Amino acid sequence: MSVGIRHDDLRRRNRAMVLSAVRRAGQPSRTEIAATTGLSHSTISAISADLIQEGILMERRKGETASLKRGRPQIGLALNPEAAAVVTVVLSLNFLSVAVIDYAGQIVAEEQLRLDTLTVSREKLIGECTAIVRRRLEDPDLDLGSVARIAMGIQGITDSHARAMLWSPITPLTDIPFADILEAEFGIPATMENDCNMMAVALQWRDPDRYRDDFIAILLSHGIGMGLVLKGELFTGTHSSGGEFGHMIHRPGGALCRCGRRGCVEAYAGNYAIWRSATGMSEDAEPVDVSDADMRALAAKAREHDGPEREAYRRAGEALGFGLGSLFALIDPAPVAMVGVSAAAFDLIEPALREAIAQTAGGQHSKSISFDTEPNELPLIREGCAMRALTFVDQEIFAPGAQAKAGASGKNVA
Amino acid sequence: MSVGIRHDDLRRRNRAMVLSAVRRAGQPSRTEIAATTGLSHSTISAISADLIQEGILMERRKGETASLKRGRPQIGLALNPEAAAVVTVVLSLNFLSVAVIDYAGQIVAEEQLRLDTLTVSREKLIGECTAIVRRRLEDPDLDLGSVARIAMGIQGITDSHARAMLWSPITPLTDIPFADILEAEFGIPATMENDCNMMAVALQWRDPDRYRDDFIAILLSHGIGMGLVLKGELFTGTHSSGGEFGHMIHRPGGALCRCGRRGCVEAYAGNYAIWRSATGMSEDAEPVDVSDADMRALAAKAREHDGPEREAYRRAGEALGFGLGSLFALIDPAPVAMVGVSAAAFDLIEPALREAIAQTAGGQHSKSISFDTEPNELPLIREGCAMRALTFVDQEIFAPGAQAKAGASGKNVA
DNA sequence: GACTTTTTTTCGAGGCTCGCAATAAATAAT
DNA sequence: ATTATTTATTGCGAGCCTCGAAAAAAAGTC
Repeated sequence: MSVGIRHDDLRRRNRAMVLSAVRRAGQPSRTEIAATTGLSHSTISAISADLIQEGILMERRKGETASLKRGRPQIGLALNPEAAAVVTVVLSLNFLSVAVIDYAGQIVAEEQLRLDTLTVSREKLIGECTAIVRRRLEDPDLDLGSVARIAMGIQGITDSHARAMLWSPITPLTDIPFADILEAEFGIPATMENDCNMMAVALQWRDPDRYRDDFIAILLSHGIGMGLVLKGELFTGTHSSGGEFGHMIHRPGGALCRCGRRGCVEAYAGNYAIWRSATGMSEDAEPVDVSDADMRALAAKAREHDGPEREAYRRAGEALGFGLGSLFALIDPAPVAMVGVSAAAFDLIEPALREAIAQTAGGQHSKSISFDTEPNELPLIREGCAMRALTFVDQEIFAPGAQAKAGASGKNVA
Repeated sequence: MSVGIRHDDLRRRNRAMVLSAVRRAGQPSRTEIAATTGLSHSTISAISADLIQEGILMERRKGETASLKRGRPQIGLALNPEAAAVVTVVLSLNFLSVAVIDYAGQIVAEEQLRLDTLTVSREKLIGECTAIVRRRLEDPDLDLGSVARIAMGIQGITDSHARAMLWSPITPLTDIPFADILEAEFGIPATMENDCNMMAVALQWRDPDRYRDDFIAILLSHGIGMGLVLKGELFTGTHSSGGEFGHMIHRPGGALCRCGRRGCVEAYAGNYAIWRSATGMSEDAEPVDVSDADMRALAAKAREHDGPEREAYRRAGEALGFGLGSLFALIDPAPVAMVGVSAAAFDLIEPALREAIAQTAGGQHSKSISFDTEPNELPLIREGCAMRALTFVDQEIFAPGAQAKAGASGKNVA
């Protein structure tokens, strides 16, 4: 069950702490690292000497900060971009996007292509994914460090081990073990991540002040998804990627949801649901795809004058509000980021949402709940995949010292 | 933020592992402990020698198992009951119960009294609680080891630091910092725990096969409460005790709940809600207290013939089912234990519950979701408090070696 | 009674972190 | 220009801790 701590774990963990501190802080000095980790200066000195000698970290004199303090100037430590690289693959509706990212987090190459995901065959989908990655990896213009990990993000349900896509709204195909496929193809460790979880990871890196320990990222798009961070950790279900906020029940037996059931939050707040309601279609009408442009036009019309369009957004807000209220009954209120095309229409959604939330158990502090919006989900998803892959690398490089890469043959510190 | 691992932490943690292994396994040999913790035999030997010498563990020849295996017989290690003691205080509707428990988990003394919690004054409530604890602690018949911790459990909302009762259905009083009060009164560290959380903790110890990593304990009584264990850890909200399952929204704007809002699960499934519905009262009728005997009579009538009583239980099942369905959308299905007086009527509730759950996202595996029932919540709550207090002691005794107790003056191992 | 088997203890080796002292590298003062 | 001051980093020895191998202990088996 629980495993004891061995002696060698100690150094491994502390190396991980140092790497994490550097990745988080950007260019901290040894002294700063000692302060944030609580380890002694000697220890930090020893560990960073190892890491530099192995080519994972590098010293960088802080050129800019010339003369602020009196004593010996601090030497900034930075991640060596060439220590490794990772690949991100983001598959979304009709769109496939790949990026190569160096160890310091900078994009060094990318490629995108359109692809009819709703009708594509299984073979073709897998083929396109591996081909695009192969093209980026074999680009002769690019002098890559060893690529250490691939992180793939997709809208839909993934299994809890981050190995396979179980179900996705962007394709009728199910149960594709992308992680295994990519690993077999390239011999590089890979994971299959849920898009909303990656959005949450990205927010944590982008704005650690606001998104630190507990927060929620909600995707308002064709479907409704959620990424949840609790106590600083990404929360996933016990079997699947979890957090199927969009399929919490808003009205038992209510409107038809894309998932085939009735009354889900998504059946009132997804793009298709807003469209269905705004155009006077029945709640039982089959969900249809609505383009982002159409949604923006709809929002514009709703802002223009009161009518069925505005009412549709109001109902979406109500569903989201009751869903959030039920969620807050379980986990207490937390900051929320609204992401995706309908986040741009959040002004139309917010009043009804707040009104609904105030009627729930979580609504006691409804005034203090704050919402942020970000209309474009793709960059967030890619960023999350990148950070996820990189932190995995951080925790593999230090493991048994070897196998990471870097020309370090002798382990003795000079 | 994140803190590095110091060298001295190592021994502390491994001591904790050994204690935890012994508490869990009952009477394991050193060899078994080495196997479960993954530490070497030498290490276990050294640590257990320390613990025995400090009076925390004791050797116990396994008298019963005379001749099974060939080699040197194993020596069982057991917790020394006299190493410490803890006190549990359980406050429930009109009832206050205290127990003293030795370090090995056996009850050595207890006292219970009736008390009109709905009308009692703040001073009197606090006074009764401290007085009953004092009587047990000062009992001259009892030769206690040093009492190392007090754990108090109460139905209602507690703060996330386990210090105070924020709100409870059993009294109109709010915000009583019981943990601080008990600490000030007795100079013994104390915590204030939520009853459903303690039920979950107790289940984890009672039946670790069924209730291990992920499960749910639901209290079906006057109110509806929940204790949630995820990934082996008790899940609490970020600010309060969390898991207010009873106040997830079942029907927006629906029946009046005891909390003053409308449409909560509890407003359909709490004792008062079942009663209200069975007796043909309006959904807007003020919640009233219903005795356990009345509820049992109601269940009997519902079993006898179809009618409003049976329909009331059906509606309760529906509310619970949709609530669980929404919950399962977030965390994936898990085993459920139904506790409390209405758990005895679970036969009346289950069909509608399963039907509702099957209509939700979590219902994909509704067949495999299994329910257990336990009509009596009090023993569970006390057991949970006891185990919580004892595991806290486990993690305080090893800390800086000293201050725990035990006559160990010299630290050198002979 | 000698041999096997299994458990537990002993002992030396190797690692890790820490505190303290020493060294390095800048600015401020004279 | 030189010395003093301040702050950052490194070196070194001490003290723990865990591990592996071997020894000791305590049974059963032949």
